[in-house]
Amino acid sequence: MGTIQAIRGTRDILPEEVTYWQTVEATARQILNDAAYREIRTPIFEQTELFERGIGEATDVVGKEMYTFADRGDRSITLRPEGTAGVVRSFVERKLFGAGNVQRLWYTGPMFRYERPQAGRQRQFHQIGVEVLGSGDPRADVEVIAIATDIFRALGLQNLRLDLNSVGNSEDRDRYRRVLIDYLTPYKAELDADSQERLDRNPLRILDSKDPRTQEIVADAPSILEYLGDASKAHFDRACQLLTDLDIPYQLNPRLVRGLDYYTHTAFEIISDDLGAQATVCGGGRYDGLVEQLGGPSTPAVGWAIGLERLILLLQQLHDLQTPPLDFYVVSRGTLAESQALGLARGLRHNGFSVELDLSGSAFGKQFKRADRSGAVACLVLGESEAAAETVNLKWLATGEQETIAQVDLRSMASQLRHQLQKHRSDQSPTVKSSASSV
RNA sequence: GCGGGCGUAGCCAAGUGGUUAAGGCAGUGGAUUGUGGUUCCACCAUUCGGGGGUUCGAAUCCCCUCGUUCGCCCCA
Repeated sequence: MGTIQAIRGTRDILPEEVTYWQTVEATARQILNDAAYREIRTPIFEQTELFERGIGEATDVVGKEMYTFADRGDRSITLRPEGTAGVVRSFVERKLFGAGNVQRLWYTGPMFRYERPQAGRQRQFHQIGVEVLGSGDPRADVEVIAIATDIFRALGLQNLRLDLNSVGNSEDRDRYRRVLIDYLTPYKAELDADSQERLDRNPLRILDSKDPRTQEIVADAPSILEYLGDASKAHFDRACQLLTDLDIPYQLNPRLVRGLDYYTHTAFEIISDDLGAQATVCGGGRYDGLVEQLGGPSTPAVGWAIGLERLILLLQQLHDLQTPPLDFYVVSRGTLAESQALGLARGLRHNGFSVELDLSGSAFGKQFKRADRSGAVACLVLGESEAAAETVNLKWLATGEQETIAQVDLRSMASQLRHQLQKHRSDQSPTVKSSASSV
């Protein structure tokens, strides 16, 4: 094939779909603003070492999924596979930690992981995420979860569930790890191959294996929640209580393990059953050690990321969003009329109307056909006789009524036109869908 | 990285070895030389993702390759 195509695992978001993205972005921005989160924009590539140290050398993301290359100065560069490491790097480098200050940040943008594409998974994908840095209070965990659920609710998504777990601190995990190895070792021969490999290296991961026999074995395994230290347990219990107080339903999932090393204490996922195998739309948790790990002061933190492609997949199942309706379609014929039409369209736009100008130069019949399909409420007609008389014909497309207006009067009629448009729009057939903002 | 399905026009598609590659939607032109949504007519793939092979003959069979899709691993 001679034509150049988009790189595997990437795709174009075409105008029709962009409406969904804009809806999501506007909704999230509003909710985050109202909660005093401020946007941060960090580079989409960083030193490879940032991710190696931040996410963990042993993770799959670092081990086999990073887009890493040497730049012309022979520095090792990596396209960010997630957002938290860059935000924390910025927090440390730019010293955003004031004494006792809590930073509430959010970000959005593309992320890159070299994986085999499948439903809800691409090599370039987009996330929107939040990070609260500087608070170890369980209220921060719950605030962040509440914001995520508010975003989903504002978008009208309902069939979602919140899975919650605590992975404790490193002592808790070490203790539990030993218990788990003791429990699993007698079953070793029965575990799936991957899980056998992981028994020594990363036994917690075995908990969420999809292998049926492994699942049976794991079902009776001791729960990490029973091996949390007093402080970890108090933190988690408080977080659960606060969620209950806010009427945010959740289910404890002691087998929920997250794949990035930095997580501590609260871990959660928001999951949809309408997405196929890649069902997590939002994942996050606490990461109390990461800031220090990356050279900053010891700073507790909690955050999440929403996968926008997955979210939009769900939205598309729910709503039929269409581009905002057009006010006027301008039809013209003849040199003088065409130049007047260009100016008229511009003048109307300056008055706040949306106006599409027909550029085809084809016969009026064809231009009207296009006017019809454009979804415009009204049509402005400028032929040679109108041009000579400096008038314009205003035609209401639903009824076919036409009136002649002097071009000079068009501007002063703006508020009158607005009312008429409103009226005709409500008369129009119900094929005109609500605009994005009404979701 | 591993395993299965698929790949005919902008979109949905019929065709499963015999040659002009159905049909529908969209698009373009016309009936209607300045007035749309209906209708009617015409046009719209030297070619079946790409390359190679088998054959007198390939969209149809074989190989390679690219893409896509569903799953595994893992994650958003």
